[in-house]
Amino acid sequence: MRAMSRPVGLPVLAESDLVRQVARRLTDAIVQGRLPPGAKVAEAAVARELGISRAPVREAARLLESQGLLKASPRRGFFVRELSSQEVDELYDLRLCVERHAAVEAARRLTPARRDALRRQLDLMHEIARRDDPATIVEADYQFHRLICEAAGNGRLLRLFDGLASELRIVIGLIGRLYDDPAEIARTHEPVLAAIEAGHPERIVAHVDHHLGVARREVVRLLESLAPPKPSRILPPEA
Amino acid sequence: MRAMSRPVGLPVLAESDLVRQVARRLTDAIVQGRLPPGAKVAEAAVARELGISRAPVREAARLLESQGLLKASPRRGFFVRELSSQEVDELYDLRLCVERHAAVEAARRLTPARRDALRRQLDLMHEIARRDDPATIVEADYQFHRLICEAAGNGRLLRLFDGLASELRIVIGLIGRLYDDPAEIARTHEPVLAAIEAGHPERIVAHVDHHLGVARREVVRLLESLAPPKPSRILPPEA
DNA sequence: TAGGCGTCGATTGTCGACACTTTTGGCTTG
DNA sequence: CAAGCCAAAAGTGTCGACAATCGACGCCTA
Repeated sequence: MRAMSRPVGLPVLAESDLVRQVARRLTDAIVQGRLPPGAKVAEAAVARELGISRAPVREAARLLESQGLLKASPRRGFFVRELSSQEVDELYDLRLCVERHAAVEAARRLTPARRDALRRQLDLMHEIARRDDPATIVEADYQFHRLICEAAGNGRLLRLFDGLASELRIVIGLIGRLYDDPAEIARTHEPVLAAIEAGHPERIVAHVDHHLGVARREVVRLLESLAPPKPSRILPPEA
Repeated sequence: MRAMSRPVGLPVLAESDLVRQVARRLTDAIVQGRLPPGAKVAEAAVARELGISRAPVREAARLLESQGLLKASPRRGFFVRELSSQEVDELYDLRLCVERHAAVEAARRLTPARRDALRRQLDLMHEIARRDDPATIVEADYQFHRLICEAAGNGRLLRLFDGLASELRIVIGLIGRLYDDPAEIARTHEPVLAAIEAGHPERIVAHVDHHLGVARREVVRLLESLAPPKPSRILPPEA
């Protein structure tokens, strides 16, 4: 144990894996939109808030940096990555590439258990849509896509998907509500699952392409309608 | 400037970007095989050798960790990632997925300049093969594939390719000489370039698949013929 | 009043120190 | 002679400190 200042009443992280815990907290804060794009992540502030020293915070920031969530600006500190609509477009391009592959592989190796898991997740999405819960539909959507990647049976691919999804969640969190209609979101996943169950590679690719293409256009459109008037923030919110 | 112990006659890195410089050196050492898979990367030793303190070394190690080059084992330190033949297979699977996409996109946006660059790189490979220079053929091979990804015009895809290539180079460096015949390597790239120039998506995918499929089988085979006799180093890093 | 310069505070980059864990090596014991 | 145990050594995880640098603010000058 260590003798620390302990400002008062903050969680105080458990020993010996501080770096990973800090990384997780920062990641959460970013994907939940509490740390918006462009926000400065001041080491000292984070360290103080968590009741630890700056060293683990810096190391965690490095992790997040190479995951693309933070950007290091020498001598100025770390900032939450700002994604231009072009970069988001590129990310969707990669997602398309990865998920096509994942879906085809998932179909090839589809087990009853996997198929049921996908079915259940999709039913859950319909349920959420009925309850009109725009906050959780994003998470459920993510989980569905993740299940497909899991079913592809390539651990490295899953990690890659997680990385891409994290980056995209920077902007998703910013947008808040996704697209317009939760029910619509759930519906558009049906053909994808159907194609995977049917197992025709061409149909799978076609449906994944269509589904992600729609999402991509929506997100990019929303993003552009949200951001462009400000060509440059004078000071990125958060001093 | 700072007053340091300065053990003696080592390069002494320039200020203020130590982390990135250390990361680069470690990366080089790993892909060049000087730090073989499983090797321990002792912070203190690295720091001493470079004439700096442990903090930047740790941060650099974190970077490399999330790039998949190092693996952190709590309380035991960082180790060069050991790739099982299955993991290598998964990596090739992803490469296939990414490079297919890259090649098709590259063909769509092919400019004369890009095409010439690819042509020149391939000629260079033939030249290297003639001189029978097995050390540089690997680098040239890598550059050719990288040029294709560059031509795809997606910066994020290029970063991803670099990441995958880095990880694979852990084992490539281990194998030393790649496959058998440099001339053969150069030759097998010809149909890929031809397909990209022709611009038929199906043919592109077919040739990329074939080319990478061959490489993948070769590497996995070599790796398995190299590694399996040793079921475990005394301590298989992983507690 | 607008623009440039110097100063001050805040923050980063790096270091050395210290406590605790893991590993190593030797010594005892069956 | 092998196995097990204890002590010393090495190495990691984290901290607090300090110098260098950056940004903001206010003052001086035109």
